[in-house]
Order: sequence, then C-alpha cells, then structure tokens
Amino acid sequence: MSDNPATIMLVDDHPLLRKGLKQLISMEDDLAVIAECSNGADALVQAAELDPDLIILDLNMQGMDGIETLKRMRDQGVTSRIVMLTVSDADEDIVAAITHGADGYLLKDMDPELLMEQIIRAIDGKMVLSEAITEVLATALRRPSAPTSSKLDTLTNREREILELIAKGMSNKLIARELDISDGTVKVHVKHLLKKLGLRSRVEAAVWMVNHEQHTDKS
Amino acid sequence: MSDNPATIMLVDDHPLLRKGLKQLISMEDDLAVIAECSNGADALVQAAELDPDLIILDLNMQGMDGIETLKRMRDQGVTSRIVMLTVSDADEDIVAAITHGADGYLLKDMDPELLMEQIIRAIDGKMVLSEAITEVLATALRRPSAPTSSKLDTLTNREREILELIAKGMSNKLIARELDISDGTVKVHVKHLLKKLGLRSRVEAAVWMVNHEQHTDKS
DNA sequence: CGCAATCTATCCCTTTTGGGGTAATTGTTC
DNA sequence: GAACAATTACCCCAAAAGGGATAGATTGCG
Repeated sequence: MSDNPATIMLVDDHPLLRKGLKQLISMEDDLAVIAECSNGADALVQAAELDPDLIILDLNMQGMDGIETLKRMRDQGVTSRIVMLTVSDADEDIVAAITHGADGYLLKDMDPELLMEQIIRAIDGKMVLSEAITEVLATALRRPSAPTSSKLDTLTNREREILELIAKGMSNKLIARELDISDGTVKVHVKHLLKKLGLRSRVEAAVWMVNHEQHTDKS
Repeated sequence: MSDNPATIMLVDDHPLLRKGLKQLISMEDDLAVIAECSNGADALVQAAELDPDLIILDLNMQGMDGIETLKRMRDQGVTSRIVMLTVSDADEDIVAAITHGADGYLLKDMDPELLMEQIIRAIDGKMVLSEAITEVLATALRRPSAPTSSKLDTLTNREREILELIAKGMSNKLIARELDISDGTVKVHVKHLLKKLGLRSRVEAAVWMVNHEQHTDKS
C-alpha cells in the first residue's frame, strides 16, 4: 500500500477547496494528487484514464452533480475507491451516495487532521463516514418505508410534472393552462399524487417538494 | 498600503477552505492572515479586538449566519473592510450583504488568481463583486418594488408566525389549534399577509417562504 | 390478444380557502 | 384622551381544493 504513493483524484468545482485539500494531502508522503477536476464530465474521462486509488468527489457541483457523476463512474466500470466530500448532510444525499457505490461520505466542515485520517483509512479499503452521518444512515435503514426520496419514483411522469408546478405555487387552473389539459384532470393527478406521497394538501406537497428540490437541481 | 502587510481575518466554518485561502493569501508578501474563526460569535470578538484591515466572511455558516454576523459587526462599530465569500448567488443574500455594509461579494468557485486580485482590490478600498453578481445587483436595484426580502418586515409578528406555519404545510385549522385561536382569525391573518406579500394563495406563500428560509436558518 | 398502467375527462359532494366587511379589545404613541 | 396598530372574532359569499366514482383512449408487456 505504501510502497508507491497512493494516487488521488480531486473533483470539486471550488478551486479554493481543491487547493486546501491538495496542500493537506501533499503533506503526507505516501499520498499524491495526480489529477484535479472542476466538473463531473471531466472527472468521468480522467477517472477512466488514470484509474486512481481514490477519488474525492464533491456532491454539490454545477452541471452534473456528484451523485450523477458517481453513478456514471460506476456504470463505466471505475473501480477506484470513491469518497464523497460535501457540505450536505441531507438524508437523501447520503443514502443515494452509499447505494450508488460510494466508499465514504465526509463533511467539509470536518477537522483537517481527522479528514486526513479518514482519507487514509479509505485508501486502506475501509468505508469512512463522518460521525454525524453514521446515525443518519442507521435511522434511514431502520425505516424500510424509504422516507428518503424514492417516493418520487412511484409517481408517474405526469404526476411528477404537476408536483413540480405545485412547488412553484401554481393553482390547478394555472397548471391546466400550462399543460394544456382540463383543470378537472389536473385535480385527478393532484389527488393521486397526494395519496401516493401520503400528504394531505397541495401545500404540504409544495413544501415537501421545495425542500427536496434543493440539491436535486439549482437555478 | 504596502508598508506593512495588510491584516486579514478569515471567518468560515470549513477548515479546508480556510486552509486553501490562507495558503493562497500567504503567497502575497504584503498580506497576512492574523486570525481565523469558524463561527460568527468568535468572529465578533476577534474583529473588535484585532481590527483587521479586511475580514473575509462566509455567508453560510451554522449558528449565526454570515449576514447576521455582518450586521452585528457593523452595529459594534467594526470598520474593517468586509468581503462576503460564499457559494450562494441568491438575490436576497447579495442585496442583504450590500445593504448591511459589506464591501464585496465573491463566489467560492472563482478562479483563485482572480480571487486574489479582488481581495487586494478590496483592501485598496474598492468594492469587489463577482461578475455574475453585478448584474444581479443591477436588476435588483432596477426593481424598486424591493422583491428582495424585507417584505417580511412589513408583516406583524402574528402574520410572520402564521406564514412560518403555512411554510410547514399546515392548514388554517391546524394553525388555529397550534396557536390556540379560532380558525376564523387565522383566515384573517392569512388574508392580510397574502395581500402584504402580493401573493395569490397560501401555496405561493409556502414556496416563497421555504425558498427564503433556506439561508435564514437550517435544521 | 388480453391486461395493466397511464392520461384524459366528467359528475357529485364536502371542506378549505380567499376576499369583503364590521367590531371589540389591548397597548402604544402623539 | 385621541389616534393608531395589532390581535381577536364574527358575518357573508364565491372560488378552489380534495375525495369518491366512472370511463374512454392509448400504450406497453407477457
């Protein structure tokens, strides 16, 4: 393991953070940063080409986000260990990262020394999770009713589409005009999606959606 | 200006980012980081004590957020130049930062070289804004109807309280029970706050509020 | 082909919401 | 004390939303 320095690739759209991380890593003799990417597309190419020992992947990137990048890397057959490094401690992100093949999930506000320990542990093949994360995972797994996000998957395309419009504050009538269908039909879809999501009103649906949109996309 | 190195204080709850920034700054001979804080409370004390030439302040901190910290610093009579450094390009944040006395607003995903240029310009007494920011500011100022945030200030305490409950998805009846008043009264307050905010339904109010809550507080 | 899912639409009915008004109470300010 | 804002509460009424059922059209799948 420490015969040759372990190779590390950094993927984060904040140059500043990359700089800090790189400097931190460079202080370890048996670690070497061999590549830096500022976006997911780049990361895909470089990961396939360089096959680093460890990829440190930011979750909140513009363009292709971290989860999507992770997913595609695994699809492409990247076998490097991949650790997510992020500010988000949202349940969905954590669960999504782990289920899509991440080998760790660390928070950016960690103590640098601790962070380095975890990175080294990750290269050693261990799964690394921030303390705050482990309990989130545990509680998430305890509830098999998947309160995470995948409820969205049970919705049909039309229902999801209408939910998004509700999350913009639109009334049934406006939605009907927007989608060019009758408002009676919109009511049917709303009725169904409320039932599927276990919510009692469009207001609940709206706040639920807005809160869950936060990391899904951004303006 | 460059007789003695200019003193800089960093306030950010991400140690990694502080590290990167500090290293970047240390490469300039006439700049010196004299303090680092990971939270707003600390920053208040240190700012008063050290009176640095420049304070680089993160906007999204847990506990006291950047805007609040900025506000209190100015209230305390801190005269240092203060530049916000953040990932958020939300209109409200920018306008709030500027109106509360920030001397600049920079984004974390800037190019490091450019960032250093801007920091030096800030110390020279110039107002520095990321490119993407200037147009946001311009358009924000063009609309004097203050679509920013301060609309919240026009609400009474009760109305604001009820708006927050709406933003949790609650119905009038539930809100009435929660506040121990009649649901007819809740309707009155809802009616008023909708009028004040220029919104057409509680759903619009809910999504507006949730979106504006994002940086105000966090779980 | 038959079956299930989806999208569309309508009817009926109850509850909720939003907008208009009046008015009593309290506290604050001039 | 008068004037004012805020909170409470009620009235009325129209519009919107939500829940039930039914049903035609289309599409995809075994």
